[in-house]
Amino acid sequence: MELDNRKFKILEAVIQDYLRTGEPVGSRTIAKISDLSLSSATIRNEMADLEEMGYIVQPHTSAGRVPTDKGYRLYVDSILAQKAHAESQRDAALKKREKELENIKKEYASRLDRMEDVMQAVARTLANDTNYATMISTSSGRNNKIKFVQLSRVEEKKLLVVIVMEGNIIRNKVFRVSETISEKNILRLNMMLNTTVTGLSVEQLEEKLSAIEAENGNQQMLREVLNIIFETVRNADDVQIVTGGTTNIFKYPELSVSEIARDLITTLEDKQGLTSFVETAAPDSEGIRFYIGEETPVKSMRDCSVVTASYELSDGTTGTIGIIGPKRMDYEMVVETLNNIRMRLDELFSKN
Amino acid sequence: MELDNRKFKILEAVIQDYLRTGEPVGSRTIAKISDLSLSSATIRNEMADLEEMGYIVQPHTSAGRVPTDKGYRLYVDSILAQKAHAESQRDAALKKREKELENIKKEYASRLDRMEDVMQAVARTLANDTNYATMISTSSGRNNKIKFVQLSRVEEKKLLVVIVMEGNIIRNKVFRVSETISEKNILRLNMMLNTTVTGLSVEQLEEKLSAIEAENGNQQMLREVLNIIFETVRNADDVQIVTGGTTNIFKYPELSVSEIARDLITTLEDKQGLTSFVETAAPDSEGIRFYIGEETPVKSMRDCSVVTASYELSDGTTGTIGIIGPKRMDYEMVVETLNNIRMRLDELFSKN
DNA sequence: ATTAGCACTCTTTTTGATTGAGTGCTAACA
DNA sequence: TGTTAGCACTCAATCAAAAAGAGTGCTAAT
Repeated sequence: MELDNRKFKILEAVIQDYLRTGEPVGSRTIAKISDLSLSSATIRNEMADLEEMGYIVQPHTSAGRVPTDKGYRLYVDSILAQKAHAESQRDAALKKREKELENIKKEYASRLDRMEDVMQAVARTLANDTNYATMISTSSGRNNKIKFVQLSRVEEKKLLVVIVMEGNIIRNKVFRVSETISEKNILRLNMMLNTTVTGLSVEQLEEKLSAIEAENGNQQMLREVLNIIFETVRNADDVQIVTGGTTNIFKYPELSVSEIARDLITTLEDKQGLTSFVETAAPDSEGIRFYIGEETPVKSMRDCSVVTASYELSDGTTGTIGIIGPKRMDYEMVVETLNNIRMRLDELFSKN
Repeated sequence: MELDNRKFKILEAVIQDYLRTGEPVGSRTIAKISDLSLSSATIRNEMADLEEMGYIVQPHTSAGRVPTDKGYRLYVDSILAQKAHAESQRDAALKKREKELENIKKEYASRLDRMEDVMQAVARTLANDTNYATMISTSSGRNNKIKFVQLSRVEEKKLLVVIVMEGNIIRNKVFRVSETISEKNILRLNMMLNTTVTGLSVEQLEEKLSAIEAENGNQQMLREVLNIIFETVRNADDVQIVTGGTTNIFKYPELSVSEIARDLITTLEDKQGLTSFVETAAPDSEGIRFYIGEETPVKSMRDCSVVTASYELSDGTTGTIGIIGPKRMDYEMVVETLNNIRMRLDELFSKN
């Protein structure tokens, strides 16, 4: 059977109404709301076909129809195709986004020393605006380079190492050394470090590590320090994930079921499972990916849809922004919001 | 009316059974489980009295009895009194706590550069062991002193300031300055900073701020730097709150009601409202406080009990550990756990 | 090809009856 | 005087049957 234009319009009407209400939608409703001027009976016939084709289902014999994952998928793809050569509505939404960014900037300005806090703020604002749960991951990327290293003594046998990476990501650590070390030696170490280590990425550092040690004899101190630096840099490289608005899921009855909500919030809370959204690089449509229902890699999200966008900041930081909501989420709005956020995020950071 | 020993025993039995089952408990049950060898009829009479006194209520005419906040309160107080001069069971629980600490230590060792992460780990472990939601607040205290300041140049017009406070709390910030600054000047500034600023607390710093500026003429650069330092230090001083195991509340049906759960998780998520537990200093019984039902300062926790303990680490950090659960939580276990954690926490940190 | 009409299905809501847990009270008892 | 057995009573919870309502599929007419 073929999906002609009329069928598609009916499918679209079903989905849109379902997005709004969350209730199964019947033929009479479609007859009324759509501009097809067909009777409910005709619609019924078409709907029977659509069901046969797998785009919609009845929860039970005498209920309206509900879109399947396949149905959503078709709908989402069509939106994307449409977006591709119609750059419409942009202006309408622009002002709103402008304000969003304004808010973020304000929060951001207050404590821009901690990347994580900024992400947190963005995640919250985003959650607030969309009414869905959000996640943002950041990773500085494995090829992020060391820009600057500074060693100082804070106590008799305790040293502080501060490492600045490209993009001004800062890591530091206080650590204990086995023997007292003179100010002069610290100076020497600093010189030495900044000539050998600067400009190296984590991987390069690892490679060079033994070479450097060999070159400088078996200096106990140097080895200790280098190891600490390596550890610290490698940690900085971790993928960090923050979430926002997790309780938004209670706004959708189909997700408020105690068991579903629990699992969902649990995965959002410990963030572990969310990495699967980050791993899969996004080569397709402008980096925006859709996971509808069973398509999500996380089992607690079977009843959800997840939309992710990847971003790359001018400082080399890359990451993923994700929006988690019910399958009947407002895909158009989400895509638009994501696109905007992504574009402006870079702007926001480069300005600093 | 007077609360004689028998009445108290019955009340205790009611509460204990209710803690276990979460269901209203009737006179027959008490007759069976208690060792009073009284008939249900007698128990009934006593229970009528207890109800009159306000310790228990019937949810409806023909249901068993449920403890009131007042009833819980009496019970909790009696446990504490009992604890005071019986140091029993300790050994039994000791091993378990030992292991808890072991776990935390392990997590802790891996990335001890970030206090917040440690707290997070502790909160999670605690939540895991108790099956309740947990919160931990840290604040370095307003009298925490600056130990060490280090300024360095990372780009043409960007400076990095690293501040180490007592207890090796480190803050740093990269900031842009209006004019290029020579290496020599940075050196000078560093000298200057470490002689004037070291040893000051946030409050003292604020006081001295203008004095220092006046003394050094209207050096644009100095003023900028000092302000940044002040801002950064003040931020470091913020109360930080982490939570753990928020989804544990789903383990208790009376809290799983969608509306209650939503409100609860929301407050736990944005942490803002939790500060009220920190503010009220805890002068009484070893610093452990109980908030039963309506007693909690947070309205979303009306159906919960909250138990908090305050702690103070050897490095001056103070804070509050809180456990949030249903009113029928296992108060004895919680008290014990809190006491243990508190004692060991200090040990854990001073060892580092 | 479209539509009106109708029988049919299945969920949801309503209603009423039944059950069962638990109480309060009274009267008997030690 | 304190304790207990017994009984009538209350009320939530459970269940079944009935009614209502939404929506469908099919047939026959347009």
